[in-house]
Amino acid sequence: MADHSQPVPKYYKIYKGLLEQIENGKFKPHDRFYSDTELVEKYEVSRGTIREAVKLLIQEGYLYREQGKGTFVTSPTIKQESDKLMGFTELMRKYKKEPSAKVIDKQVVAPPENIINLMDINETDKLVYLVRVRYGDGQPMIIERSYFVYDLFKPIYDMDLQSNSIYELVYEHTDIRLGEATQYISAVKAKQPEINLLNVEQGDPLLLMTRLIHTKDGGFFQYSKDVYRSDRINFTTTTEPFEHFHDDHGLPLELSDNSW
Amino acid sequence: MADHSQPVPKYYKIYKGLLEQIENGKFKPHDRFYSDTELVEKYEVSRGTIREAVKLLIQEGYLYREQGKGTFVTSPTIKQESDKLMGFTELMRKYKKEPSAKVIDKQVVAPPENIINLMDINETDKLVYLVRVRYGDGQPMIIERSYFVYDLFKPIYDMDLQSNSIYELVYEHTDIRLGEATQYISAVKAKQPEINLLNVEQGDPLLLMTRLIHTKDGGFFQYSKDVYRSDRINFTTTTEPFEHFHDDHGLPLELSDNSW
DNA sequence: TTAATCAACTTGTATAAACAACTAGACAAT
DNA sequence: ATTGTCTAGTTGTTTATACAAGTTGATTAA
Repeated sequence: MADHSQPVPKYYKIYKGLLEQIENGKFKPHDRFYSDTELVEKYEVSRGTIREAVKLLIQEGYLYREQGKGTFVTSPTIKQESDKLMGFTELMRKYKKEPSAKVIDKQVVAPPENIINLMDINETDKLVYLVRVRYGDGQPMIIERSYFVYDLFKPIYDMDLQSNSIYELVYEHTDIRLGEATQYISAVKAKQPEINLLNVEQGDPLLLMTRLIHTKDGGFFQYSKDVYRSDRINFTTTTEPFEHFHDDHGLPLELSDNSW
Repeated sequence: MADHSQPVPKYYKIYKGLLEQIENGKFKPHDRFYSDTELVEKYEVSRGTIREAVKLLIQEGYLYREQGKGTFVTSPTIKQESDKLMGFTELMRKYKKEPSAKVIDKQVVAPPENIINLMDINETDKLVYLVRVRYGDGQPMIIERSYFVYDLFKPIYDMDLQSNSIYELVYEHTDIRLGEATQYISAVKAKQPEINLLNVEQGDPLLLMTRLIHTKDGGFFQYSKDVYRSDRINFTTTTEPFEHFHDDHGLPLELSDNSW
């Protein structure tokens, strides 16, 4: 892999510095934050750079601005991970549990019928079929049953998939960059092999998450069916139903029939 | 209410103009988009203004940039509704089923212990307890068990809650504007009263969605536990896992351990 | 042919300056 | 007491300029 290291821009350093202050609890919920001018003087940069840094904090839900009034700190209860489903390691870290994994099955296979359609590949293309159980502090949490596009998975096929995140390996050892993931969540009854692998009772309710993961250039990377112990892991999402970027520039305001 | 109309900024007009071109199918998936310079000349504004407009299109998933290369149009199949869970009416519309609802219970109650903590209200405050079953083409889909803050719900208390969306009613008949919703998804076994109301078998797996809905000013509006027939409704989300604003600035790269 | 270099493009970051829009408080006039 | 006005401070938008960093293709040198 090439160098890839870029100089860290100023606005990003400033963002990190301000973020640390916020996360250390320096501000109470609706406290006044620094004004642009104050930050310009403190960091000795131009206002544009300051606004770039503050914009990041706003996008991540730490701050909000009110014209004429100032910049303020959000209520800390509502924020963070505002749109993405939490990842496994992230989840484990949050609850201070040690993540690990165990490979149950790994082989190169021909694509099953349903996946040919889903992933828009040829019958002659090869896939990697990988089954892993993921643990938090030794307790089984998730069974991952995945199909990867062989050509993309090849470089890491023989690496240590027990202790490493697949995505970490992909990022470090290939040029592949992952893109969007489409996810479906439903509920299923536990049966074999989940009963043994997850150590649950027959018929216990489990969460089934079906995922289709793309590469950044729009191709396919992975199709996966993951079964979660719903007594140990829930999904969390936060959404902002009526608050798109520019609702108040005189446009129709699409929002009325939202009913979740 | 005062005038409140702001002059529409240039970058917003430009954004609208470009968006229209994209949505009209002027570009194929990975087509080259206009360069900053081209747009500067076309619209006769500064580059900063152009970048502001293009940034909006990027944030909404229509475009992506690659340093040194150019700006490109995203694949149209993956985008839109990228982050929010689909609402019931939206869902029904999508599958061309007729949405309806039936009120099972409606009363003014004192706040239960657990909700006092969750919603940060006083013991003396009143809540509205509302239970509804929601149908698609006459088939039961969801049981909604909700607590609303009485003061906010009051204006629509006696209205027709069978055929209308609560949120629609709130939007039309009050000044309340809703804000963020935090949602937890887990799986449960069907028991009474779900068996009767949703017409399922004992022990069938159901999706349980717990929601806490805020008003735009940060107060609380609703706490709700919704049970979904998982054979009829799944949740769908789309996320962009590795594409935070600034992933490649040499930092620890928070993304690595993403493992969904 | 192959490799290295260069030139012309692209996007990314940063500066300095100015004005518009809005808010809150002080003050004066009614 | 209420109203209006002014002022200082805030965020919002826009301009013009400059250079850094990365890509691409053409040209040149080996």
